[in-house]
Amino acid sequence: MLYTLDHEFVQGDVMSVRVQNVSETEPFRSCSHEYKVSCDTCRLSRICLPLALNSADLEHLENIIQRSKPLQRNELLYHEGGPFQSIYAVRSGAMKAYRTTSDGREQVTGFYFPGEVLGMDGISDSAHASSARALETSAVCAIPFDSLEKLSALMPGLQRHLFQLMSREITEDQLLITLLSKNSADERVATLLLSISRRNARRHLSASQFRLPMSRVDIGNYLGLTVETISRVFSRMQKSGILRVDNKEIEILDQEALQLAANIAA
Amino acid sequence: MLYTLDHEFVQGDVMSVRVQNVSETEPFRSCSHEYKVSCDTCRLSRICLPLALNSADLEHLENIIQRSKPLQRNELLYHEGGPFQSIYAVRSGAMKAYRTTSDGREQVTGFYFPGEVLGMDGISDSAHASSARALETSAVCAIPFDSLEKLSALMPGLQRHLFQLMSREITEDQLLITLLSKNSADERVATLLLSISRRNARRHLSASQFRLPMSRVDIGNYLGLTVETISRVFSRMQKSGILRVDNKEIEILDQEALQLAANIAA
DNA sequence: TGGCTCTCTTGATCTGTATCAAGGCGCTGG
DNA sequence: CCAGCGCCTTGATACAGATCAAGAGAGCCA
Repeated sequence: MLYTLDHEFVQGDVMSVRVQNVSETEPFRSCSHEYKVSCDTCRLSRICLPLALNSADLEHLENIIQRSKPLQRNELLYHEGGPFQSIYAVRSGAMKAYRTTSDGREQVTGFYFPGEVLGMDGISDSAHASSARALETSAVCAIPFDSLEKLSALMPGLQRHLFQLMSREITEDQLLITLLSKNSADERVATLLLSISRRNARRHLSASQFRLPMSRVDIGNYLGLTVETISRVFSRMQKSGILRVDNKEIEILDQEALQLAANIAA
Repeated sequence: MLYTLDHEFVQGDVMSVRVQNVSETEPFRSCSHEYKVSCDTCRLSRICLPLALNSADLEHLENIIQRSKPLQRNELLYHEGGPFQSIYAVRSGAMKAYRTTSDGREQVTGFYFPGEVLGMDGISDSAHASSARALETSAVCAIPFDSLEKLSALMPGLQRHLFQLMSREITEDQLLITLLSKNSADERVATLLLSISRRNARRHLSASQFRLPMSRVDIGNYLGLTVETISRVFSRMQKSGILRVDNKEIEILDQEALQLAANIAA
């Protein structure tokens, strides 16, 4: 295994050779004070906001993006009702978004991994409709929305990309709605694991072996189930040879069986 | 009661005096062929897309909007996987959006009333991620998205409004997620009724008495419950004096109790 | 190194909603 | 006017997952 300061679980896959000069890890070398963002050298640029931009446009975007000191585990990025100023791209680590119900319980509405963008639910009321918290030490890029708005009026590609990003968020929420409404506990858990697996693969990490950044409570909360149920499903899937589960460490032993367990659903 | 061609259930509330010259009803006077849209005279303009526009900008918007012949009950507006070209504003009637799961079941993801916009989930893939169907005879305005995109690059107010519209859709999906994940059958039904009531009020219709445009099956499907459960909840609420239910005709007798029944939740 | 706390697991029991089954109501078309 | 078909209601029963309860690990700090 390569030496790395990256706190993420790094599998021995082919892409690990790149880890050494990857900007995803930078916040932990230099620190604390803000400095210029370089989307250009960020290995996430191919899946993140800059996706559709040429290098001239990219520079404009970089100029408005702010990167600040990493968030510690459990640290709040923004909170429900707080003033909306920016949307955020995850650089490293993992975030959860959640809203608090009137009776004080929490509903996790999404998990966000490096390259993914969160905070767009704050646009409509100029106030965040949910809260976001770091699941582990994480770095994020803040993108001030008013600048982004002005910029996207000038850059058709960026405007389109933003519309698509929001549209994708809607689509994904609808998938979760369907999952909650129609599927069994096993199907829900299987679907989440496959989603994480797919998102890992997109970042050139192992699709079959990873560390869950969130607790069982968070998973249950997200999937509309109790902790106990999550635990039982994991045990059952371990017993049937689909998974190897060691606390937060997950190995998918039988991808096909997992797909089968999920795909009565999505 | 005033004479009206409007097929909607028109209550004897104060605003009914306006019904006579309301464009919401027009599709049923003239017909079939497309003609120029006038957002200007549409009584929905204050809650619909034109919301934030000055009259010069409004004219540009009107020029790209298409209105075609009304949809009959059960007629499809667009379908999952079909090419995405436009988003749609409901002028009259009511629509449902739904997606079909891999095992062929349906998940209703939203109901749309006059003044509300649907179809935005198609932007990300240039293909609709859901289908939309008329719940009753309905008229819609089609807004070609490529024109809308170009226009909104030129009109900051329009761009912002679109972002807000999509953001609101995200927020509402999140509310549904929470509802499905955390609330009992009674809470879900109460919440839906209150939502419909509020949306009626916004259109200056009665908040306490209305006709449900959708079947019990659709309601159950939307709320993640079976028809039988919906029926039982209605019966229970009728027995306890919260509602008067006569098939699709609903009267909210005790607003406060209904709120109480719902608001353990949202 | 021990003790504390937080998270996870497993078992026993309970319950809300699904499922199965039957019948009623109301519209539609002959 | 009646027959037939959707849609809705109501009752009986079954079951998935919640709840309650008790431990077992794992991480953290003194």
